[in-house]
Amino acid sequence: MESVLTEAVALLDEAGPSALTFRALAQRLGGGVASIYWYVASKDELLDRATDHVIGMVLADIEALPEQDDPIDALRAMALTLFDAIVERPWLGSYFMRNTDLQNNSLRLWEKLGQQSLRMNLTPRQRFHAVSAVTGVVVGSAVDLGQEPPAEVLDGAVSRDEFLGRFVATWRELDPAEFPFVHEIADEFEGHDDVDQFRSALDLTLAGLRLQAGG
Amino acid sequence: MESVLTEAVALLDEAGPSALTFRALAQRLGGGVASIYWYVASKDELLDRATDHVIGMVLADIEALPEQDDPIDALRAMALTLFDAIVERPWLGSYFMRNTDLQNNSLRLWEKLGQQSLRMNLTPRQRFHAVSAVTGVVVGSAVDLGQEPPAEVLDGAVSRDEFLGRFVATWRELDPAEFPFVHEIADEFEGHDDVDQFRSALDLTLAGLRLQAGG
DNA sequence: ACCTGAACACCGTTCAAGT
DNA sequence: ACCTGAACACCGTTCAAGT
Repeated sequence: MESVLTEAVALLDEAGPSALTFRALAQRLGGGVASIYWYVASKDELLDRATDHVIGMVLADIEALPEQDDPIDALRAMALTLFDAIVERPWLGSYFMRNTDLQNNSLRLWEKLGQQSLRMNLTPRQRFHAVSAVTGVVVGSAVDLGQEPPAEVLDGAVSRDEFLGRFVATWRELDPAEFPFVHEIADEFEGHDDVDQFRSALDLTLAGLRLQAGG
Repeated sequence: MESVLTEAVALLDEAGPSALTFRALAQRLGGGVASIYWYVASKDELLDRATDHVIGMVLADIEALPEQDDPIDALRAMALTLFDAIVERPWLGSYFMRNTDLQNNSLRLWEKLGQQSLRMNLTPRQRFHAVSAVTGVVVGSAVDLGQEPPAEVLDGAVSRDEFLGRFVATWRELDPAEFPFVHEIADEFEGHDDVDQFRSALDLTLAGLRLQAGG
């Protein structure tokens, strides 16, 4: 079982979700395709268990984080730890928290976030919504990353900057009167950093949360 | 072409992304599978064009929105309009803004959001991040909806409340000392409203944004 | 310019059978 | 308890050929 999950994660890491097939996995394990069904009832379950397997490591990182006086600072540190893991493994974003029955570590991670909300002056409903908002920011930012980049970028035939540059190039050809915003941020988009973008979105949510909790 | 997209949307609406196959689509159009490739180069392109097709209607709704004095109120109204559309068509969330080259209307919608940021006292980078944050909240909340619910729920054999109730039931069996947050929000989760949840997340982000823009 | 049938190379999943 | 080969019912995509 353990080796099924580690090999599944290895395949996901090496070539993304489309590379994780039962046939490819069976080959790596040196067995037949049907064997995998002894450990796992379906591909969805395989994906959930593989995801939870690595979320277990993220959870350990989060539990190793230094204690924070301020619960909002603690939430920020936890969310950043999670997002860092997703940057390294973009496929995580698509499956995280999909099924808390199978994803025990995801549930525990959610609980850890929630415990910070318990330290704040909020109603139960506000706490529920606050934690949903934080995980929403993570998932929302992660979806961008999860988009499998074209093969040329993975090959290294085309750099990420070049890839972004192509988009910006078509944007710059748009009528500036009709697309003032697109022109305004074209420079920013070129060579933008995903972590920066995430941190900004997170900070906006956390600022709102601090306000709601009364400073 | 037009009918290819409307039938594709119809299939997605009726039974979700897994129901949209070239074979099913060809049958509805009364033709052969290969014909579709005259209009569209791949399934990804079909998905992008189908998505953009309905985003066109959302864009029209957004353009029909009353003018707002406050750009943040305008952002809220636009985001809610978009989210409402995603609630009706959960599959939208997975494909929205995936490829702005093919999704012309998505780009225009992004521009509309961005134009509100131009009315605020922000740097270009802050504007870029603000609009990313808002679409991130939408996408992050939409991913929950996009999860195809089990067939029993779609059939109506099991109500949504019952479905949520099962989750909560397993949660309540967890050790309250180890999972205080899960217990705290169990009641809230039961019968929670997705739109409420989204609106809360959006309001936190917008409150942070208002703070950043200096009131 | 538009459509087709038939094939190709894959998928996830099942099942009777083995050890 | 664990694994297997072989089949089933699908996929997206291609291509030579038709109108």
